[in-house]
Amino acid sequence: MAEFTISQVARQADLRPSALRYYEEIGLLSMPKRVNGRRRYDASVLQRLAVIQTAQRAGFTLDEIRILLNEILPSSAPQSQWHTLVQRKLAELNTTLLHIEKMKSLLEDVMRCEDDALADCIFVTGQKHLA
Amino acid sequence: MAEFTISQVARQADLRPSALRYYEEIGLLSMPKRVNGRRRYDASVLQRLAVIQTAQRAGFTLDEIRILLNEILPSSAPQSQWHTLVQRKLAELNTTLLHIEKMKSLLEDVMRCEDDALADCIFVTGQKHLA
DNA sequence: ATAAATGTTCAAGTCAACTTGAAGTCAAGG
DNA sequence: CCTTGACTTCAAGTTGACTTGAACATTTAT
Repeated sequence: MAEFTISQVARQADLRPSALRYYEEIGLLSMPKRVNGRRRYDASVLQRLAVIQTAQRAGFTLDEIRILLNEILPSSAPQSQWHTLVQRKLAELNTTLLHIEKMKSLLEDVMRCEDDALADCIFVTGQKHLA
Repeated sequence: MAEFTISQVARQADLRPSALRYYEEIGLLSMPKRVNGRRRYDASVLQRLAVIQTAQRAGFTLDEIRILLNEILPSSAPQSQWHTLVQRKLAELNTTLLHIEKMKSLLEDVMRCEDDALADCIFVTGQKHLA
């Protein structure tokens, strides 16, 4: 039912129109229909953009997202193909999680340092996180 | 005691020599001493590089890392300055954690889809993760 | 002693993910 | 009618994080 112009979609997804054109250009969004040469989107694009943004913030490149969305949904590959791909990305996400946790505890420890003994405290904290 | 050439450090940190020169150029590493014009590092640089890499994998830019390392260690700022900075980054890390968890559960759900009902399953999964 | 390996600087190139600018189209409002 | 504003394409520019290449010096292995 509801259809949107490029700037309406951009506003709802918190992107610039140029980003949407770019996504289309690299095959991340399919070409929407045109009305007088102008792009006209239907609501489903917002869902796709939401997935794209979550994936992106989780550290996926647009290329990876494109492959996942285009490989999985049309299921062109023979089952195991995308299965392997997703497994690999899950493993990467877990590695990233570890790095983030490590960095978090490092920063949390640094926060506990008193201002006067800062240099020493930092040093100890650094050592601790290397071990 | 132990001193290393640029390529020895690079190898131990799993970086290229050019990356070390670049880090020096942007002020992320301080200039090491030179022997016959060649950089000679001592072991402490490995610790610093380890922190840099963890931070980087946790989503920090080199600029942010430089500020943290140069703002905190010499403690040039008046206490609260870096305190605020670190707090802000901790908040960002938590946000990123949420995105990663979200993406993980999305991918895990997709993995559970049967190959035959794939399209339907993806659709349902997508809906679920939007709500 | 000479050739290969490693080092140096400096400028320019690369890739991702967009943005910006130029030049043009088109419907709507004053 | 004609200007404003939102749209179009296409090419070129931007930022981050490096890498690569040229031109040259020094060090190490044969």
